Amino acid sequence: MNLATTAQSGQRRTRRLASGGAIREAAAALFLEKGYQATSVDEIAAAAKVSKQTIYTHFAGKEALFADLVMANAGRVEEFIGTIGPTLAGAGSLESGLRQLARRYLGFVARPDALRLRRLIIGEAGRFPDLASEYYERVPGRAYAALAAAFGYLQGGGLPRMDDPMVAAQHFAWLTLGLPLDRGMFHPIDSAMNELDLDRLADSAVRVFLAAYG
Amino acid sequence: MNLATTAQSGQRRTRRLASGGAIREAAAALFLEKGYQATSVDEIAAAAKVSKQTIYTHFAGKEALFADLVMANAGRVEEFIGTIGPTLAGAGSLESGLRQLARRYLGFVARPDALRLRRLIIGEAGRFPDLASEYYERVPGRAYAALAAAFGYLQGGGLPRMDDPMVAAQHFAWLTLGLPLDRGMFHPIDSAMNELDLDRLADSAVRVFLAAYG
Amino acid sequence: MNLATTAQSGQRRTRRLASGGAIREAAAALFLEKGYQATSVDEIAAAAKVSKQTIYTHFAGKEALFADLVMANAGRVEEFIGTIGPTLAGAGSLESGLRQLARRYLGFVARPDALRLRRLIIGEAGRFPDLASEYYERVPGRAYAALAAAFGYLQGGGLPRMDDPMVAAQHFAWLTLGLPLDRGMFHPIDSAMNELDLDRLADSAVRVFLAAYG
Amino acid sequence: MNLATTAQSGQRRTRRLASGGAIREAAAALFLEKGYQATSVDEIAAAAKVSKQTIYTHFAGKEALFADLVMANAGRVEEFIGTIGPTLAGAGSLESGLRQLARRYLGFVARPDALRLRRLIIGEAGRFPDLASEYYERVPGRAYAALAAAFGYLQGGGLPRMDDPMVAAQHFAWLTLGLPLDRGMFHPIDSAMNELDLDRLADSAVRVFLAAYG
DNA sequence: CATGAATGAGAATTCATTCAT
DNA sequence: TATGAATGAATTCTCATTCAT
Repeated sequence: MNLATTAQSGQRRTRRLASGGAIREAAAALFLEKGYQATSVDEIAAAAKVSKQTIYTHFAGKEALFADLVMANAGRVEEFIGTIGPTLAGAGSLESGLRQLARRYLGFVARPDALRLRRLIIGEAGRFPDLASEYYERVPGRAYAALAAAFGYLQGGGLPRMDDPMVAAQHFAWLTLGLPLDRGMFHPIDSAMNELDLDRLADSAVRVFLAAYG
Repeated sequence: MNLATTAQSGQRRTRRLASGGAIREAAAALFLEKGYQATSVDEIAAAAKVSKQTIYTHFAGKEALFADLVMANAGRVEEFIGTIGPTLAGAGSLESGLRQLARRYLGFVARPDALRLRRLIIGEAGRFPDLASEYYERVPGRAYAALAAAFGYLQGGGLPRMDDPMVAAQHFAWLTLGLPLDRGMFHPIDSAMNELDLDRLADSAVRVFLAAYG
Repeated sequence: MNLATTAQSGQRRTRRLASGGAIREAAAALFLEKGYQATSVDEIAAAAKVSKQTIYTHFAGKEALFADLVMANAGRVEEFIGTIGPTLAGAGSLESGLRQLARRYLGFVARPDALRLRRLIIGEAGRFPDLASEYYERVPGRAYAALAAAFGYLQGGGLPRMDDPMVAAQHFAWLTLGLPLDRGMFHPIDSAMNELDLDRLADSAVRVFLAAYG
Repeated sequence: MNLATTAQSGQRRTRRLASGGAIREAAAALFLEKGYQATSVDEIAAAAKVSKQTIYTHFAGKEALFADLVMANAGRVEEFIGTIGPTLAGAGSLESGLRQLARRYLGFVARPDALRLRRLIIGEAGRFPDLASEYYERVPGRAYAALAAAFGYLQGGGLPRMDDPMVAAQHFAWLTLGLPLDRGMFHPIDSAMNELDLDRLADSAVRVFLAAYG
């Protein structure tokens, strides 16, 4: 919370400057590639082609740089959330809508960079507990809530009444994401993930979901 | 793979020595509490009440100490796997058997130490990719396989024929574990987990699973 | 000498500007509070509410700022020197005149800010040897000389002939100031000084001085 | 055991034991020469011919090194205190005893290294207030107390009854030390001090002291 | 005249590891 | 086997100062 706030104000203050962006990009790339602790401020400065001190004029420190990366990426969940309604509304059938939705969800969550970021945050959750839980609320938490809202909306129009749409949303999420997320956390090399057939995962998740809830 | 092998042989070599055990315990406690990088060999030596060099006599280095912790804990999955068959066989009904099974699964996976270890391995997966994937195969992978075997066995005796028992096992696993595992990764402070009602999680997971597969 | 000259010309050049004064005040307050090395130009800029570069427009650098503080305070010795003659002349007796003088001397030298400045100059004497010796000549040196002149003047009118009025002046000075100056140098927290009873110090110094010289 | 081995082990052993002392000596020399802040740990390591980390195994840090220097030198005041009684007792007359005492006092306090240490402590009193006041109590404070005790002892045997021997001791101290201490604080280059004739200072201090108290 | 951005050198401290005993 | 001493490289971060605007 603290760090997140710090990072955001720093972000706003300097967003216009080229070097601020270069630092952010360099830091993001290195953190995602090598991890937080294994990345030194010197490396970030070298990659961003600025001096070390310039980093410290733009950001409060290495921690703020990390918080900045996390919070900047947290915003991207909107890209997925925004498509939930249209995807379901625009599909020919409930089943096909859910399938598309599951596929998009997988596409958002199982992206190599998203998995790397997830590993990064989990790995540093001990050091940045507030940042980690804020990220949880902002990203997976918001996605569950948006799904639950959509499911609530669909009741009567295809989906039966649900006691707790949030539970249904989480079941949908985990039927869909469980395997790639689980594997992804333990397989830092992307090729290991590419072997997964995301379409089949989406299909079987929707089949089970509809069999239970449909 | 490499590290795991190294660690195991080191373990065997010195298993009988008291100081080896003290080092192992101290390292495990510190790694789980503070993380791998944040724990120094000095701290481990101090906690184990041995000199630093003694650590290097027993273990190849800090990495070996970490691999030792991971692999030692990997073995504990057998405790859960071994109860799958008896739990299902000894229950009055399929539903009650699955419910007990889900509860045990949750109890094994959502233990504070298990969550900590999981965060630890995920966070260091970039540094120890082989160790992380070996852990994945040995722990979650073996659990899925054991569940799939049990489900295959049950076909005809309660469960219908399944195209792919492994997929069913994973669905069962993720319906059950999804939420606490997801939350647990981002909430390093245990109290955040204690609020979850594991019994209700097990119940609703089994309800969905049986509605879909039963 | 060098620095002092630099500072003075810089002072004259910008005396009319408001920001120059704000910078000077901020620097003085911070130097006296935290010391020379522990005060950063950034802090001075922040306290003066100007940009760092503005400081460099007004002053040659941090050293000049320090020299400016020292030399500006050196001038304040005139406040004391100017009262020596009137104090002695206006008193009812030699003894009461010397007592008032001693009291004023203490009041001037044992002021918290004067002690702080003294510590500051002594602490940086290795870095600014010329500044320190110039300060010595301008402040304690001038005070001794003015006292010696006054004592010479008094010969025959209460004080007997003295071989060396300068030695008498220094004896008077150190009988009076010795203890608070010595303690003050080693006790940066003012409260430690407040316990001293300056009136009693003045009384006993004058008693000894007159017993020896009167 | 042959001679070569013995020599080698002896050499190593002394080298190891010496490192603590070498660090201490190097730090003392550099602190006294350049000041606390201007001396880097790197320089100390280089001067002591040890690695930087070795310093940190022997001392908690730069501050501890400074405190060590101060406290080690504080002990040297005993050399002076121990001679007070013998000096006064062994002299032919009170006047000659006090003159020798004043000369010794000056010799102890106005030593170049003692003046440097004094400047050092005063300059860092803001950063190390406790160290500075402890030094004050242990060194000047103990000297005053010892002088007061000696003066109290002399009452009736040359010195008349004194209301407060401590005040007399401080007067004696400051009549003697005032000038060189004052000048010494502002003149870091020793040559400036050498011009002072310590014998004449002692003589005139004792003359005034005896005229007032004798 | 004033500013925000940028710099390069250098600060103290910690690290995993090895050596001689 | 176990140890205390020692190491060299790397860490984050701060500093006084200057430049382009």
